Amino acid sequence: MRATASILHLDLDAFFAAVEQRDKPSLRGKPVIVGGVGGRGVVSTASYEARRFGVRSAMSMAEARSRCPHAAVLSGRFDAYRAASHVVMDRLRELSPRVQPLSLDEAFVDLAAADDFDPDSVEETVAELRADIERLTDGLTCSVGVASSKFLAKIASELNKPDGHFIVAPGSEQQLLAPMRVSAIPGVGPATTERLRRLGAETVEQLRALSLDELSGSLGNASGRSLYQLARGQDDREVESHREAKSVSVEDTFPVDIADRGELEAVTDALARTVARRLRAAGQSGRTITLKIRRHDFETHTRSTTLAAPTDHPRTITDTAMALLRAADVTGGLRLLGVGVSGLTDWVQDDLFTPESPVEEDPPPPRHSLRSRAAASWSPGMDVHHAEHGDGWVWGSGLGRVTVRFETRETPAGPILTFAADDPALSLAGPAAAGTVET
DNA sequence: TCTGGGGTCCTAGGACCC
DNA sequence: TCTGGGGTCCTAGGACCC
Repeated sequence: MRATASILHLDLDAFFAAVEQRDKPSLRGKPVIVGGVGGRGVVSTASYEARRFGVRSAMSMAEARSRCPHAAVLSGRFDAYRAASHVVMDRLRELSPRVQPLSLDEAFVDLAAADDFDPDSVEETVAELRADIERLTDGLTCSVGVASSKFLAKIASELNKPDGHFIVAPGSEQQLLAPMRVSAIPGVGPATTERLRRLGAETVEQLRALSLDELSGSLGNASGRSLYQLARGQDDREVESHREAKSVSVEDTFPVDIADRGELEAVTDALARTVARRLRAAGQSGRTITLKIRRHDFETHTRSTTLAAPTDHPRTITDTAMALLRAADVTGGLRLLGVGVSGLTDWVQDDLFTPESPVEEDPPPPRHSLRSRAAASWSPGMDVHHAEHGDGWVWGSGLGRVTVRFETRETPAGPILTFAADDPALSLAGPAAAGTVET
């Protein structure tokens, strides 16, 4: 904990939904839900209009739709989110070289790491930052907290959300925290909240009455100690601008459970190749291969094996994952399969040392051209272009047809037209059109 | 209303070594 | 023949976050 409020936390408001409303004029001011649109989808982000109906992140889409039947439900455009995030992170790096992104929409900044940091001008710095972000991103708003530690900065950014900020005056931390519910502390979820309730602590003030031993006994050493300190506003964690990834994984929940081993093997193979591709793209390799399965009844298991040396070879990862799958019980069918690699190093095994398994050309990856599968891949929210009508987005599709709303960020709300799903005049637009979409 | 996908960190038990 | 303690690595699962 520092003597000055010099750690900043920024959170973009309802980020994915806000980008959609920015780019789709007819959705501004309306409930928008971004997430999985299939039968087993969940909500990723809900606009504030949708939140008023009780729609929340991580809620099943079925429930979200029933709570807010008139919401626009979109599957998400991650290229657009990445682009907006990039603009924001770049602006944060103008504040200080020490920026730690936590996700596309969240970051810490160590203001004191800047040469010209002036603790007396934090208020102006934050006001300029928020105005700049809104301008640079064409209208996205954010919430900002500044405090003497990461923990308090994050708490503070919640206090005037959305589109607000809160600066915690040094010395006022304890008073600020005391009345808060324990669940306001990042890392305290439902399970911990329940354990603390049994110990008699529902607020931070009550949490402070518990001894270190009581907390460690109930929550384990690490969590107990951490919570004991956070309750007292103590947090020495640094803003880390260079964090190395520790694992890479891919998983897929199927529209319907799969019981057939042949099908499961095909999925495992595809997942393993995707992981290998990502690993290689990141210039990394790993020693531990993990297969994740989720049964029809949601029971979830992982099985892993650790190799003698790190690998990024598709063959090795596939073979290992496949062996794990063969040893797994799949009776009753699986709803999810996943493949992950951990124990990463940026050291990549030199091919000279493995002459017995020469690097094959990457087998044709399971990527599919969106155009060639157009009829199956028009998902709600996608950017499209029509030769005659111009730019728009997919409003809905099915039964061999696709409905498009013709409007963009710069136009007023536009008309809706329906086409055959394989209409040659219709094509993908935006960054996604250049490549393939991760499935 | 029926539970995504990508991660991180922690714990506990067993194997193994000294 | 019985019994040590410490350290490291591996595996599996759980809680949590966005």
